[in-house]
Amino acid sequence: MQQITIKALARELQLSVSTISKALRDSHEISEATKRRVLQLAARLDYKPNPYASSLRGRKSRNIGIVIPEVADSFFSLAINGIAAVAKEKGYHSIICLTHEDNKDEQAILKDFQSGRVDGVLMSVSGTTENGAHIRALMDHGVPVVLFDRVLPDVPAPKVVTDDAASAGNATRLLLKNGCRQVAFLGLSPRLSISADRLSGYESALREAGHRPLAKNVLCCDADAHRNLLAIKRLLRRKDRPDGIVAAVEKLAPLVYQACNELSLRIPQDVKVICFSNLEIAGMLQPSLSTVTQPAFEMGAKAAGLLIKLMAGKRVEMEVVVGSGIVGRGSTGGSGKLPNRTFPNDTGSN
Amino acid sequence: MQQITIKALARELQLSVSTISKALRDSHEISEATKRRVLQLAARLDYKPNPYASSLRGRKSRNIGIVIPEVADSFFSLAINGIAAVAKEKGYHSIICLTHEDNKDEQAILKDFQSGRVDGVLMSVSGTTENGAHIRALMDHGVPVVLFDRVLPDVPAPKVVTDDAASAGNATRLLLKNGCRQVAFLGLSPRLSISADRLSGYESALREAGHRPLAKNVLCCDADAHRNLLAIKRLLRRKDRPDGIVAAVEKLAPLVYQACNELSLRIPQDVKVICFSNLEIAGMLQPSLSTVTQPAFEMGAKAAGLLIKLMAGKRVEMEVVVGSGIVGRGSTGGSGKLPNRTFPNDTGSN
DNA sequence: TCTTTCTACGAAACCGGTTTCGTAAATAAA
DNA sequence: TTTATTTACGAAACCGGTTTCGTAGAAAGA
Repeated sequence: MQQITIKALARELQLSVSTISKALRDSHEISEATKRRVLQLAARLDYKPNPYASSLRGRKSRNIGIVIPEVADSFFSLAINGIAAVAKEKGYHSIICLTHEDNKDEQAILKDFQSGRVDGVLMSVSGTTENGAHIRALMDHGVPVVLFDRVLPDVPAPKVVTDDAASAGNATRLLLKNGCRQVAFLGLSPRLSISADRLSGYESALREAGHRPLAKNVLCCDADAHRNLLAIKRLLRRKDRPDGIVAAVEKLAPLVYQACNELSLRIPQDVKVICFSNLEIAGMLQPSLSTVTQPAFEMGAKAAGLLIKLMAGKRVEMEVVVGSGIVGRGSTGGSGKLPNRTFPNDTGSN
Repeated sequence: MQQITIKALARELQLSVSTISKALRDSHEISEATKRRVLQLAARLDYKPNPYASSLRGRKSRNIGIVIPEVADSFFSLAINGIAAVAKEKGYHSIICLTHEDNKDEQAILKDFQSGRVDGVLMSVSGTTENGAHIRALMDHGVPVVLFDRVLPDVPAPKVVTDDAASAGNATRLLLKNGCRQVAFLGLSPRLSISADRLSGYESALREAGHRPLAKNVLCCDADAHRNLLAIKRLLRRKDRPDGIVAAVEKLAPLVYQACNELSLRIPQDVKVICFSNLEIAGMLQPSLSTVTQPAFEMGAKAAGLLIKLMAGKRVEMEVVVGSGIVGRGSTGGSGKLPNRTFPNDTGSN
């Protein structure tokens, strides 16, 4: 239990704690001979400096907070890897906090972060978050924040997003091209940028094709899978039911499949489906799922890079847009089995 | 940037820092009137105590470390939720660290944890870990550890596991029952308990049915998906190729599907497949995937509960076994479309 | 030789809480 | 009324590092 402290090293070597500290930090004030002795003993005793003591004195934690709705989502798990890779390289630890799509949890986490626990925060807001007051409050306390993917318009923080509107438009156009007459849109809270932007891309594509966007074809889902399933089934039981679905978040795809299954609707014959998703196994679903695939790892890495600059006091671009790609597979019908991949339309500014 | 410290509160209220601290911690030494004043001001200024200062003085961090191979795995993401739920309730923060199945990363993380960063560790070891020396080293430094799912025999820490051998045996028997003549087993490193135990369950089931377990039908995979895919294809290209596959970890399922697809082998007609997995969308794969499903959330919660007891200095049971269930679906052929679910054979000792 | 400049180290303050201990004033017991 | 006890608070030590500042002795310059 008794940790090996710097004091123990000092006693052992008959040196002062300040000398040990300086030696460990390779200060020029310490002779090479002494440094060697200190380093050797530290290695032998497997000494690890207490991070809390360092944080306290240095007034920085070398921790970054990652605040996301959940981890069981391939976009977020890939983004985490991107973030962690950059953070680790720069000597930062990542603290992952999950909101479970609950704004109350999100607020509590950001409140906690006012304590100085982290030097900066990367976040993707929850589906129940109405505005960015809690994020601004954190920023007012001097904690830099970078938003990625799910951003909010009223937060003056740098943002890393994909070309949501364009991608949703492309997805919608693919469905229309493949014969859909009535395309529905499944999103989350319209307060979320990804919902709003993807919705507007969907609407533009409809208008462009001479269709009128209809409110009844737009469904706002939430974190309750069961309720979402019921809503989707209600949508698909309508007499004038949609024959195409653009789903804006990954977790909705299985629900659409399940709903179709339970209602004996065939994909893609009766309903064509495309979903924003990074699922590796999209191609092995029944039928294989067409997706809008985001560069999740790169977005995480980019966001982490921005945050690190920000924490160093540098100025950074306020919006980075990276392109997503569409992978057409079985669920959108069309040209057959081969995936017709469109390349990311890279409108990025990095 | 300037955090609100306890000193600021003291100055504002013309009290000493010790009085503020005691008031905030509801000490009996402080009058109700003073407590009220302090609490009010703290609330008004949105004061949050610096966790590092508290940790330093109290010599405990109220953090628990979660060390797992990856997060893009439904077992682990569910387990995290179970852990976090319990931890949060007990006032602990969770620090998630990913090893990416790399023993070097795992060692580095545990080394870091010797610093006092966490009060206890929950872990599921990486696929490249050969032994538990690094875990024992951490424990020798007084940090309690609880292993879950992927455990090692040579670590004297409490373990939370499923009935791996029994479940793998059941999975194998299901394949045999459905007509397989030659069942292969895909695992990770045989050093891992889950690989070894599941393998032995598979072998027992084979012997029980009068088959001889063959080394050529056992494949040890690793973290390299491409290499794994090649190995699986090699297995399935053999003249006497297996007609059944038991896959011991979730990430192998898509690879088996892909290999069959590329080799034009039909599931379940040519090859029947069952996999240890918690994937929600297993039922929507092409064909739907039969699974051995573990109670991931409960395992995480149970492990966290044990760790918390351990950190409180209590003694706990050294091994908790919880049952897994088999969900038979399309990939194992057999009785048709309806999933034939076996209930978890609960041999748990909790 | 005497002064100046390094070199190499130690003492002590500091980060922001927590806790022990001491104490003045108020209250209770003798 | 005197003594004992309780109440309510402040001073200071402490956690384990980091950093500033001071200085003895050696080396270099005058």
